[in-house]
Amino acid sequence: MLEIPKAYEPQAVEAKWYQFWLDEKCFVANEKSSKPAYSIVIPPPNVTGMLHMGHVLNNTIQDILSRKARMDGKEVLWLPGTDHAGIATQVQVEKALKKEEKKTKYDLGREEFLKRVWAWKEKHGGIIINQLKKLGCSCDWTRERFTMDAEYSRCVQKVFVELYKKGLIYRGKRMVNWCPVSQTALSDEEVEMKPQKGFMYHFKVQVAEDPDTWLTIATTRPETIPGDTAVAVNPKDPRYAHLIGKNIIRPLPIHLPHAERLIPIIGDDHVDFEFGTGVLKVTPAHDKADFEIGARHKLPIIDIMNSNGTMNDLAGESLAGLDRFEARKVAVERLKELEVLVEEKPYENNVGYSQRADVPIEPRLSEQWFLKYPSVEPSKACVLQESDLPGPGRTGYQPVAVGNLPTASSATGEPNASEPSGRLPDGTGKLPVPPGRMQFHPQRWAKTYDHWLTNIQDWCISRQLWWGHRVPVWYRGAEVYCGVESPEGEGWNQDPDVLDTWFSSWLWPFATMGWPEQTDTLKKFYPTTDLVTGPDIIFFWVARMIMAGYEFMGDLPFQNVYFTGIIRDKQGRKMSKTLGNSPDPLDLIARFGADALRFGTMRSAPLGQDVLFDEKDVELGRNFCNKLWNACRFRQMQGGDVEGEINPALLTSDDKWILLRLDQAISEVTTAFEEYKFSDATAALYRFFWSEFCDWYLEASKAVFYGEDATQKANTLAVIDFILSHTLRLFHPFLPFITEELWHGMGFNQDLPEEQGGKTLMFANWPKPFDDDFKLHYVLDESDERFVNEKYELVTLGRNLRREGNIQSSKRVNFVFKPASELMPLEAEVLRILLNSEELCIDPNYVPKKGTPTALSPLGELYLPLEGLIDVDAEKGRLTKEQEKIESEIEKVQQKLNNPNFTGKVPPAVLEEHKKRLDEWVAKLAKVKSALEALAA
RNA sequence: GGGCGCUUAGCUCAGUGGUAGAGCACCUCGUUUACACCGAGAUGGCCGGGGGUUCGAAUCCCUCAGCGCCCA
Repeated sequence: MLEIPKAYEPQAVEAKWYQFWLDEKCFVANEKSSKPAYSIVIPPPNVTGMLHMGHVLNNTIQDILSRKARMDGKEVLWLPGTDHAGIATQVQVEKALKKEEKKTKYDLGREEFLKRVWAWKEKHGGIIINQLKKLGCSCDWTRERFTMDAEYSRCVQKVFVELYKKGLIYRGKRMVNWCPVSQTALSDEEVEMKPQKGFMYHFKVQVAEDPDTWLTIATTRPETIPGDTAVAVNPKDPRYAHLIGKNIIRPLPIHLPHAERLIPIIGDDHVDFEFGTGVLKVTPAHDKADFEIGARHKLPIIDIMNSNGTMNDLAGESLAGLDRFEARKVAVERLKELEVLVEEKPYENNVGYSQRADVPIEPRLSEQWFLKYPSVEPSKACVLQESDLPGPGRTGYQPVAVGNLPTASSATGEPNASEPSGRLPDGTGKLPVPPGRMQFHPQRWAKTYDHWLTNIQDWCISRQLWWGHRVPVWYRGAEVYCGVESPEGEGWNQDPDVLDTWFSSWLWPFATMGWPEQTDTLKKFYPTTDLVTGPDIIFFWVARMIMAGYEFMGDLPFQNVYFTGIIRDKQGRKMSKTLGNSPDPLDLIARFGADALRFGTMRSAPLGQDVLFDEKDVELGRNFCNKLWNACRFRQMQGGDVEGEINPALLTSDDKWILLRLDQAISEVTTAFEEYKFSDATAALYRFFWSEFCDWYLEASKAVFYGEDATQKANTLAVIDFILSHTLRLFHPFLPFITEELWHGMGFNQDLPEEQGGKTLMFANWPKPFDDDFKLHYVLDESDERFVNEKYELVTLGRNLRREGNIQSSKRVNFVFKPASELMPLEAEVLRILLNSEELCIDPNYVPKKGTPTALSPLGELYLPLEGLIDVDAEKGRLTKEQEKIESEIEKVQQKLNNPNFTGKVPPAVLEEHKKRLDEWVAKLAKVKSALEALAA
């Protein structure tokens, strides 16, 4: 670090170190390692996707966990990859095809079209991977997987065949969610309910057997009237019960023979008296509930729609060929012409939308493949619920107290022989998740998960797409063959459908590790340790992975699931392309640096809360990096080599104070990691480094550096080097690039073993809180901490005097200090420098002139003599204000202490604390009073 | 309709029974030899409303209101 630029410039530094880590194979996991395993599988982004802020949040957390685990001495596998995103990718390629060649996929044919998709994947598939590298992600790229890789595809087929043979996969004609745009079935999870403004239409129908009786029916979908095959009423409904068994004349289509328009009035308990008019039109082909009613009453089914959402001939000539929404308008017109439309009122209801195409789905009867979920019970039981967790009066598993855990033997790379790898106390102090159980963070998602599993429905796994894993089933006449290999013999036709993308990604944690072979990787790294994902895919992915884990591996796929929040803009809106409120992370990295983006994001992302993203957060991250940079620059400018040895005899009170603050920061950050509270960790580090180390300690250290004592200087340098080398470690998971640069630049790597920080900070040991021996050796105790706190408080009071006296901070002044007890010369110099006082006169017998601004502290009294500028009234006002505040505090404490209920019931420690507080305030009051008296004299 | 979460300084949020906190913004002062991507200081809060438990409540309980998400 010969020439240090004044401001940190991240671009070149980041590129350099990422390449270094790759060249040195730092991210590559060794499945044969004897170190305890730590593993994460990436939630695979869409292969054709682009990095967005959600990815940044998610992957930064994974990288932080991975890097921390490496520093804890674990063998880390962060396994990356992408998924083939069936619909999304197919739609993208179709669009491009249309735009560039004015062709549809049918023009090309299935085989040729798939060639185009693969070509598209080759062209665009690497983009997001490169973007993750820019972010600093320490994935093992040698193990990158894609859900359409040949080996992965075999896993998918194998799983299908197994489940088919178990009878869990079946084919059936069912009511499914049909997307008329994508022209495929969707699973229930892919349907999003949205409130929709429309109309409730009331129309009347005539009872055929009783022409004077008309029934009024309420519907939001009059275009489906031609598909009605009954009207239903509740048999307990006195208004209509007597009509059950008669028929009504269906008004549409108009031009049908009378006989074909008659449909029965049926009684069904499920009809709600209250809803609409209490008369329900039943359209078994186009409504899930109606389909069930139809099934109960063996009603005919009239499908009046085409797969693309237009009406077919059965809808009648006035509707045929029209789009379903156009048909709705026309149907209303017809009803008006027939003079049967009674009412048309605005109405809002929830309509299911296709998550992909953002159009209302159409309930549609079609032949699809379904999966009856396997291993539901163990999957339910394995996730820790609130009631399983330790807490007052709880009887669940008892955690091992943090202090009782084995000390960090594994941090030195020593495997903990008595425990299965990565499962139990691992030296980080993390509360162990009991074997065979899994914990969600935040906990509350466990309930959502449980609720979904309790009400689980079969999964529609077939999709009418071309891009994806083809259903491994062949037909020949009435014969059906299901197998991984195509069947022998002639005349077989494979099922044209492909499988839901999630049917491949639910195998991700083990299919990426070489399953079904029992590979070393699988043995070493399965089950994985942590999964980091969004709660929006808890059903799509997390729950299904757990079931697949049990079914195919006989064990859960991960021990902890961390659910991130959702990234929103600063107004709280979801980020979306249409709103244009989604910043491009690559642009942010270019402008502020990847470290800045990571730090800013983590700082504003508390566990379990959505993140309101503001570019200011990234700016703050950049400023922080700059601060770190400049603190190191300050150290360099004091000269000298890296100082290893700290001499306890030469430690100043400030040295001891900052060491204790570091100890505190290490504890806080380590605890925050255990609780997955990354924003707490960044807050603690920010406070420690900026407010404590830079603002106080470094400024105080200038008293030493401006002095002449070379031995003392060397010792202070040693303390700074100790603090910085620890700080860089603590920051490394959050700020991998700048910390690595400074680690080498400062020479902290020099005396370390190659594999423990010598080569790269990535493998340096994670700092541990100081033990008693350490504290004893350096004589670190409360007395110095308290003294320094009082010293700094005195400085703040002194700076206050300057402000209140309207003295510009550049103007030289001379403070006078009247110490309560003897003060060492160095302490006086520290006071002088922190007060920015030209000279500091230490005088135990000082008698201030009347009206001299005074700051009162347990350490003594500080005066700011202002020749000729004394404003007695101003000083009086200031002291009076202070007196009032002190008196109100005294009253508050005294009130408590005078209450026998308080003194009688409160714990002794609290009582002591209150008494002490009272004493302190009383002492202060006395000083203020005497100062006021001196003023009056 | 059911479930979950949120409501604390102008903004974004910490704070699980014992003296209300941080960052940002705003205001004042300042280019002092690490940093203006900076430093020093100041202002700012009946902790959503009401009730209860307690010696003591932002914190626990009940209730009401508003906002958000998920599921029907």
